[in-house]
Amino acid sequence: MRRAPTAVSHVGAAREKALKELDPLTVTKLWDNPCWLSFRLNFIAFRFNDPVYRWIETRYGLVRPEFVALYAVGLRDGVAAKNIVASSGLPKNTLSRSIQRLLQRRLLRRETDPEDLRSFVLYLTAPGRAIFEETMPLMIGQQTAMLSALTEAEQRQLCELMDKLVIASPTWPHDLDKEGTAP
Amino acid sequence: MRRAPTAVSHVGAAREKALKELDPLTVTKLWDNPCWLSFRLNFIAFRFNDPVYRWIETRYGLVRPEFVALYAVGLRDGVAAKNIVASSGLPKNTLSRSIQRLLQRRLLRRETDPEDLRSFVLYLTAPGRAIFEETMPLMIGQQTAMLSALTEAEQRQLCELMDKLVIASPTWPHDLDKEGTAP
DNA sequence: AGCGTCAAGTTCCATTTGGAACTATCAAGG
DNA sequence: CCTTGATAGTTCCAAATGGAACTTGACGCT
Repeated sequence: MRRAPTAVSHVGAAREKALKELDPLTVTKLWDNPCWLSFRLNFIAFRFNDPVYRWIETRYGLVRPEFVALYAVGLRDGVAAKNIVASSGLPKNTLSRSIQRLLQRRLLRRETDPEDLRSFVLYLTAPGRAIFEETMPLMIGQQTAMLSALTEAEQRQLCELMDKLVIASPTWPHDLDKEGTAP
Repeated sequence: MRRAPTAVSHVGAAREKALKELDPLTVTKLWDNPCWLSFRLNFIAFRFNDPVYRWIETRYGLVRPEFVALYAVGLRDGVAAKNIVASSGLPKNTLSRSIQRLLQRRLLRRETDPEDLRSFVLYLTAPGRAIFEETMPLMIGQQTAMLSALTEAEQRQLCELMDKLVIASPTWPHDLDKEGTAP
């Protein structure tokens, strides 16, 4: 079995702690797994998502797809459901329901798009925005905690490397049967 | 609204393409979002997971938690369900059922652990290992495609930065109500 | 040994999910 | 204008999900 590139690196004492705290299988997945990228991405993302979404659910009674919708509108007033679908990867019926629920709870408001009568333009209400504003510092706090293991320079590096990946993403295979890329 | 550190960087033509291919809300989430880390992680992970799991499901009829279990045992023969639970974040009943199905399909085999009679030790059968071996190059292929936007040196950098994050992960908050870290 | 607490895996069942079909609208071409 | 094909959002319903209770075994402690 091939090893991840840094499997032999010596990062010292913190690594010892990590090896003790983490399940042995997790250690294997992280450091003795040819697909290190996928597993590390999922691992780090999970460590962000899980506490954040649990907190949001207990605090506001919003489940994940609901919060995804609320957060999206918070970032960019006037989006439509289709945008949230495209940007989140969630199925559109799930988001349809989530948006309905947010409308009922008056956290979201919508108007038919005059440009396209099939579509609705979404806005946050004041209480909706309040949740968005309250949640943001919490998420930033978690992000800061996670990044605090890196120096400022390393954080910038990481950001830039992920930037490059994201920019290249339209060329990645969407479908593993064909070799083709985007539609 | 604060911007991600590289929001003003000039990465040239590839960026133009990305901006056109991606939904405007996705662009906002990626480049005009204080929580850039979370969204980029989820974005890149999704671009890996989605094609891979779709292919595996259509090819082998294995749904995600089933493949998670099979892959885990493939990486490390002799693990127990509890390890897969701890390393994947999936609920234990979901994994229990997935393992049952893999046992029925004879992709997995198990023996009671002599060390702990509550627990079972899991192994791949020959057909199970065949799937594992067939799937691996596909996943590596996707990983390679995704990383091909980076130079060798950058790939190593990324790997090391993620390594540092992972090693620091035991110190991150698990629960956002308390400030405490691990149990 | 006997008892209380905890962990591994399973089962139960209400809730959520997501593929597919449906409605209404748009956009292009004859 | 009237097709034809695509798209935004909703609804339907079979299947997956996950919290909680349960079973069985482990590991104290006295």
